[in-house]
Amino acid sequence: MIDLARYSGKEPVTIGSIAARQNISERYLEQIVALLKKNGLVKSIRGASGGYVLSREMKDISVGDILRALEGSLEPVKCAAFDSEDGCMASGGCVSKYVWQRINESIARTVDEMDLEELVQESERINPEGDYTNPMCSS
Amino acid sequence: MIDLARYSGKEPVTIGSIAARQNISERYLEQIVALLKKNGLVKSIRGASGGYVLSREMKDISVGDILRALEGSLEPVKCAAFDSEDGCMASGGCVSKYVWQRINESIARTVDEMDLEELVQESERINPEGDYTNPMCSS
DNA sequence: ATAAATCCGAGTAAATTACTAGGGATTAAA
DNA sequence: TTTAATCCCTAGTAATTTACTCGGATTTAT
Repeated sequence: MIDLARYSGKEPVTIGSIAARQNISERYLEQIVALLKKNGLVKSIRGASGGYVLSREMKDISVGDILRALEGSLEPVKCAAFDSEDGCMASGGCVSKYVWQRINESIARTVDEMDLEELVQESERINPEGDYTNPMCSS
Repeated sequence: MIDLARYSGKEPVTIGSIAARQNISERYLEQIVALLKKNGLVKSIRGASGGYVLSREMKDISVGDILRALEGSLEPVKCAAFDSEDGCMASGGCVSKYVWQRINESIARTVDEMDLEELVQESERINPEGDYTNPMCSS
């Protein structure tokens, strides 16, 4: 999404060019972008000289939107003690649910208050070229 | 830990009794309790009529303490783009690190401000018996 | 027409998780 | 001295998830 935001200024960006810059296989990237599209974060233009563009402005796409599109629900656990055969196996009552709900809420709050614009700015600061580098975790 | 807190009033609690109440195998519970002990959350009393007790008061044991003891570091990702052979594979700079750090911080804050006393109260409210039940996620 | 693209669905190798299980050694109350 | 308990360390395993690979169908600018 950062690559797309940085490179889809006038022309749509192709899977091939992102793959080359980011050192990811085209085939895999295809699947990732499909999820982003299905969730309305990018628009596609088919046929020759087609590609992808963001479907909204950078600042209107939250990190939460992106993560939920790619990872599904962000809840690390849906129902902690659930077994498909026996139903809820809760022992201490659903206390684990109580814990997980709080964790989920705090993750959601965090990722929803970060937006793509912020990531692009951070990326431009750290890596002005925007392509694949191997800085050995310098930052 | 909730079971231990609720039952280790006067006598130490044995693996066997927790296992029975919570419907967990003794062998597996042994491994879990070993981690809790290694991390200083419980004390053991060896020999016949021995068992385990909390090593601190309930309110001085945070959920974060427990989760870190059992799960290791709570960071869902250590270094997002790290490959043992090639080192850091970061493309957009370490922007993912920037995101993960914020998520990690918010998880840590959440679990560190919940304590065992709170969980015990919640558990007593939901499940006064404190043993294994199957309420089909009523709560 | 052809080439450059997106689209779609199946398959797979490696890692992780949540356990089970073995085979004891040590400690201490009764 | 018996017995009930913790300790300890290892190994295995079935199910799930994850991060990918692959073959081929469809669309469209030139």
